[in-house]
Amino acid sequence: MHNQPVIVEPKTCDECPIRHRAVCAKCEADELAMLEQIKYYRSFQAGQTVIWSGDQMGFVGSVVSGIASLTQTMEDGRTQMVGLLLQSDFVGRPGRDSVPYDVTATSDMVMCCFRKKPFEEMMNRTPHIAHRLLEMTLDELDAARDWMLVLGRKTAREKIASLLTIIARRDATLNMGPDTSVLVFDLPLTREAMADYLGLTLETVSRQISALKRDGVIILEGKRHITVPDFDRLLEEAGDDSDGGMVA
Amino acid sequence: MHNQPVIVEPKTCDECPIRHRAVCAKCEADELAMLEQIKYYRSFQAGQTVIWSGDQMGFVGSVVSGIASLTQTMEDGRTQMVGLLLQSDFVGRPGRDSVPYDVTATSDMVMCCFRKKPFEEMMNRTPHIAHRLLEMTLDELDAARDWMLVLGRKTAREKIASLLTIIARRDATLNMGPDTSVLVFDLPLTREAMADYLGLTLETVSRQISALKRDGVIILEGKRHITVPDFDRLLEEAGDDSDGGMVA
DNA sequence: GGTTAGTATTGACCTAGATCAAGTGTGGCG
DNA sequence: CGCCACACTTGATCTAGGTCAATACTAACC
Repeated sequence: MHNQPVIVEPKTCDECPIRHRAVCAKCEADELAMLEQIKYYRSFQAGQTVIWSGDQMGFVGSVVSGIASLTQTMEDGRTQMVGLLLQSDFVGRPGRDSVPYDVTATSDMVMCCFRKKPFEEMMNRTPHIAHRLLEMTLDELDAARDWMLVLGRKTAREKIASLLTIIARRDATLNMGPDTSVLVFDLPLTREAMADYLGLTLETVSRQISALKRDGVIILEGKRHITVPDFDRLLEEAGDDSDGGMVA
Repeated sequence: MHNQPVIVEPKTCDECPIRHRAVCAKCEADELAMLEQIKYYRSFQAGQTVIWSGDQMGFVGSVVSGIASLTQTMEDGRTQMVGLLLQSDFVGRPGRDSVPYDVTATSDMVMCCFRKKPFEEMMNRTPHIAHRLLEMTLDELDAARDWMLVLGRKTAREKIASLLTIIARRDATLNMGPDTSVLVFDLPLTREAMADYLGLTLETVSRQISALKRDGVIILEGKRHITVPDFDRLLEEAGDDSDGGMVA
């Protein structure tokens, strides 16, 4: 299905693309040097599982590039994605040794991993790390709560628009068209993954994407390439309250 | 609607019912003494708003007794409860000065508040507080994610059962019947509040509660008093995967 | 080139839960 | 006491989104 992915692992923290956004963001040079001692990279192909729910997790880490997802599955097979981990997001839980969700690479992905024990020890010594982790966790909690509104109260069309909004915002800075309000990006998720995130079926996802296309809210080339001619229009379709929902 | 609530505010931290579960759980005597300097109690009646979304919040604090809820509302009035704050849960966000959700007292409630500035300063000096807060935030994040599964994939009946499960578990230790598997408790939420939490209408909530009653899963006396004759049966109805979902 | 497998679209139908609309029960209060 | 407000229940109907099924499109791979 795939040729070997072209995966770029940064050599040192200095040239790391997430140096100033990940858990290590607030670290001084000396702290960074210590982290560098215990870090290593791991690459995953799209579809590969990072860890299964309930498994022991001997490391924690950050998403350097690509996308990972957290999912929960009921015995009868219903599944719900409960987190979308993008560049610089943190994976794992210091102080707990098993994960409560399946962690899967949704696209080709590179992680910067730290062995858990040494990382936990460092966390106790250096408040910079703990502080940054608290900050990030609070942000994720807000994002999770915002998503609860999407899942509980929005229509299928609004759900799709909300998801597009999030993805568009993520690489807004990267892929601006000539007009600054025009966004272009590739969907990093299959229709099924979108359905799992949105609490819908993949058929409904497909139908609503077609509808948004028909109504000119998005322009679809192929199955994944999307152009948003008017971002405000998309926001409107998402039913977002003025403040936009998404935090930081 | 109410006579003045009988609200008990603890005098000192020593006799505080949440001394060993709240943010202050890990504090030593001296740290506790410092906290005691900056703390004060506030009482709220059922239905009262603690703060509105977007407002400045000059304090943070813990729920000592009663229940508070976090809700989000869209312009057209659709609302979703995104958090249920029970005894010992933390309210507010060190490092950010406005709240992103409406905070409301769902039942009569007492909070132990700390002025935000001094609290933040203490947090920087005493790792015990920061550490405990991280721990609690991670737990809340897990709970929020578990709730995403409920909102996204469960049927109305399963949703109701899931909510009852959470409430029942909370005071499981307190209100055990003679048989240890028999639980008795009062619903601390109106049908409407339940609907807002579950992403349903209040009519559906009412119907499903009647159905669970008819099927003998619960026994209802009055509108709020519930007996669960067989907790495992309730868990089954909630469609919970074996591990139960709810963390700690 | 044809086969297979994964991904996506579209149509026809059905159902869980929403919506609309009466009720009932209870407690506070003039 | 009767009135009103509020929380709740129950019924009749409607509909958004699920389910089932057929049909593309694409990319390996033989």
